[in-house]
Amino acid sequence: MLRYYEEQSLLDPGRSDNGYRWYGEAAVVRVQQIRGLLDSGLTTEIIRRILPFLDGPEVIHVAPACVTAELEGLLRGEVERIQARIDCLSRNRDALVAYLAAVRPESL
Amino acid sequence: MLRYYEEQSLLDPGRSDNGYRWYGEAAVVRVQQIRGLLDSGLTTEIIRRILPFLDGPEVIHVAPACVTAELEGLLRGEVERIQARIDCLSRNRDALVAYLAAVRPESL
DNA sequence: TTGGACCTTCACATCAGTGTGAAGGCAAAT
DNA sequence: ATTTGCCTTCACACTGATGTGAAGGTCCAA
Repeated sequence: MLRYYEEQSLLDPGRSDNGYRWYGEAAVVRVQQIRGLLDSGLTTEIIRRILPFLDGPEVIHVAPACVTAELEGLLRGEVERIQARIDCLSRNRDALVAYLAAVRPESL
Repeated sequence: MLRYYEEQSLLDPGRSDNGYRWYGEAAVVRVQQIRGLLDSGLTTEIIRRILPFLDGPEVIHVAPACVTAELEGLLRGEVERIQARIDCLSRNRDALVAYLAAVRPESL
């Protein structure tokens, strides 16, 4: 799995002299993030594209100057798709908890 | 795709005399729901299991009496997994919009 | 009544993400 | 020095969701 993420340019663990990969603490966090997004329906291709922008505005990995209008559009489009997923999941979660509450009112 | 959903017991379109499938208006809504959930990382197996409980508490498809503790546990577990996805997606959406706002403050 | 446009089933192919196992290198312990 | 264990690469297999295409049935319109 880690090799696959690396092949997909989602990860870039350093190498020791002997050729062994080196995963730092940041890689662990990154892998958790990747797995969460994959499990939420994003593809590695999309993740690769938005990954440089996912660490919050305080840590800007890509110079604002080189953010083309096209890239910005891609980003906004992806935000929309993510929002659509959130809406879908929220709706269905609500239905589920409502059902549970209706069927077993005592256990809140 | 529709045949696959049917094979997975997510859909049960009626048949005309000639054997043709019949998709009503409800099927359209159901397919949208299924596609949304699939796109959000649920599997057909999970969807099949929770589908009878997804239509809100006002339309109860399964008698409360036959909701075993085990089933209830499954449902609650699935709610948790869905919530985890929502959290993950929300986090990353926030990071994305924060980045966009930081890089292009004029376009709100 | 013969096309054409749809439907059926069935069998495969595809793609993404993941797992597995062989063949061999490196390193620390026995 | 040899064993043990983890690492490397490479190749292959698997699963889930989807697409495709053949072989044939049904219906409607020219």
